[in-house]
Amino acid sequence: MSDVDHEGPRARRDELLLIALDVLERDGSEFLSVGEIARQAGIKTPSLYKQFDGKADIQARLIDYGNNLAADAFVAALSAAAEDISYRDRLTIFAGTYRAFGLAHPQLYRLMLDHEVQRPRVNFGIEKAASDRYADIFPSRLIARTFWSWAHGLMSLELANRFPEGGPTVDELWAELVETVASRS
Amino acid sequence: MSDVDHEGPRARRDELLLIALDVLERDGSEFLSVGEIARQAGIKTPSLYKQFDGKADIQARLIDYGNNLAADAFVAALSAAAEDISYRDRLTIFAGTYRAFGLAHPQLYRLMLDHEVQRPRVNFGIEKAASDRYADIFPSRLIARTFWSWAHGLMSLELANRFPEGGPTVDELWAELVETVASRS
DNA sequence: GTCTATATTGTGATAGAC
DNA sequence: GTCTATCACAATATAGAC
Repeated sequence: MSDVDHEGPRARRDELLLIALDVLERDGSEFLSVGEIARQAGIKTPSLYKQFDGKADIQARLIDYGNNLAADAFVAALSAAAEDISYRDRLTIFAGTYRAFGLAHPQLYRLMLDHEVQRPRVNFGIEKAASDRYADIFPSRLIARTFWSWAHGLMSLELANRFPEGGPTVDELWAELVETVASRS
Repeated sequence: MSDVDHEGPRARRDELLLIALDVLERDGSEFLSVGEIARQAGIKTPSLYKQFDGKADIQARLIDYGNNLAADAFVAALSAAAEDISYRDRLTIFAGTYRAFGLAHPQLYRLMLDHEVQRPRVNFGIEKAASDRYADIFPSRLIARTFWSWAHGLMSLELANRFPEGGPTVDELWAELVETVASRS
């Protein structure tokens, strides 16, 4: 599903994309450059232009990859659970998966969500999982988007180290999200 | 309070800072450059280095300015209201002020909130208003941070145009935030 | 407070040989 | 798929004159 790790004519491009992801996570999207990706791959800069259309193309493919990765994680986590778990437990799993993804790939998460989107556009990845697939988990779009907004706020503030010492832990803040949404009529 | 528009030895620096803010809002933080600020100010790049320590200094002062601006907006909005308004009305005012600030200065808002923070550090501006000044508005830090996380999530998703057509409007999502927090025990 | 001049480094990108 | 060579340009920053 992630379009990477498949054999085929795109094998080299996928390798390079994973190297680009390493660079992104190490340096941050601000310092992601074609030259640094090439350096890390052990090749020269111009060689990358045979596999990608340029920097914007690399960024777009990283975002696509991240969206696929997140979507896979949601599917895997939910299908690993028992069929008859409660709504609250589903939300707990969903929230935990969301947070785990962000913590595992902080720079990719930022790249995916900070990037402004032009509509109309196909919904994808996190947005799709949290918004369009509301029928699977959430009773309404209002609740789906409420959940997503809140989760995204928690995630980005946590990644930016914005919660001061003292007061509730970040765990408690995520639990509050699940509790509140679960107990909403 | 905003440390700008005061007479004194910093007048020129404040002028240049406001020009930098224009450039930020026009081009986005990704393309904020010392050269472009100078160009817009009608001076040469090196002249800026007499007023600022470099690009990082300019960014830091923009963030400070934005925090002051937001804090002023919260104070003004709340003190303009009657003393005896309800908790819910206070939350409505607070949320409206938060959103209005983000919509009025989208790039500044992003610069202020996306930037990772190293602790320990003095709390300031939005963080202070939404977190440390909880005693003024919020009954607990848990609720203050809940409000802030949720508001920030709504704000950044709205600024990134992340809510697809169909489903609840953004107005309704903000109203849901106020309602939920107001009716929490 | 502004200028000219300069240094240094980096960027994204293309052409064409192997 | 990788290379060398090259381009065009922009970036941050400093020194020192006016």
